Amino acid sequence: MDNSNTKSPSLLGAVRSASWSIGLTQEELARVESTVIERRFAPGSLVCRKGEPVEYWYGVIEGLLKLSSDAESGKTASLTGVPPGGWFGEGSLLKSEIRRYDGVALRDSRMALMPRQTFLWLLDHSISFNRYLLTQLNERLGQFICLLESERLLDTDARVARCVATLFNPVLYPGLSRKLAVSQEELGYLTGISRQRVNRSLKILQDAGYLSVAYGGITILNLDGLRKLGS
DNA sequence: TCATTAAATTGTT
DNA sequence: AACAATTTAATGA
Repeated sequence: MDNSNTKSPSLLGAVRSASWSIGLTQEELARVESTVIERRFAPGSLVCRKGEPVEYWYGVIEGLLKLSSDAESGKTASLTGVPPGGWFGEGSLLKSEIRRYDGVALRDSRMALMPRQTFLWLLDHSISFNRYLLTQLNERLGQFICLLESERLLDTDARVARCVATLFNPVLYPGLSRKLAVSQEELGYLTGISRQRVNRSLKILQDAGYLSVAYGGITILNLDGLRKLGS
């Protein structure tokens, strides 16, 4: 039905199809391809840890991540989910500071890791890469502003809507079809809402025509509508 | 290809 | 959190 027929993308395939690599020269692309590595992560394991030095720029080849920040009080704030095709960590790399959030694999995930050195080299050599980063940073900023609002002001259904809408962000996660294989339990982890409540919200959103729920995944029918629920 | 079984996910309380 | 119902995936004839 969904992308189960899709063969597992290779590391280099993921790099070449990434939107930031399209404008690179052969030389630049070659440098990226010779330094990027792949790593697997089991469900629940930490891809990157808050407080540690930032050594890589991360891309999701396959799987699903949650970026979250655990306060010392024990409260955990989920920042965003990252589906396949998403790259993150550029903010911390640019500022050369320690990482400010955890990256947790919600299921078996394959990650592409671009060394910091390569990332900075691209920054110095490729105009199109810089342009990509601008749009990426801008888009993410908009997401976080919406996130702040939704955490405080919106009801649970709208928070679920926002979470789903961010997963389908065409700028940050291009090439994603309107279908995404994400279980209701995983959405619960992403939103910090119980699976039961997510189930209820999804049904409401489905009845309202924004999306359709199916076994093991959802299909977006009205992305703009979902966004507006959160604004 | 089809039937059976196990595992994952959903729907409900 | 627990439970039943449903869907998928795996297995073997």
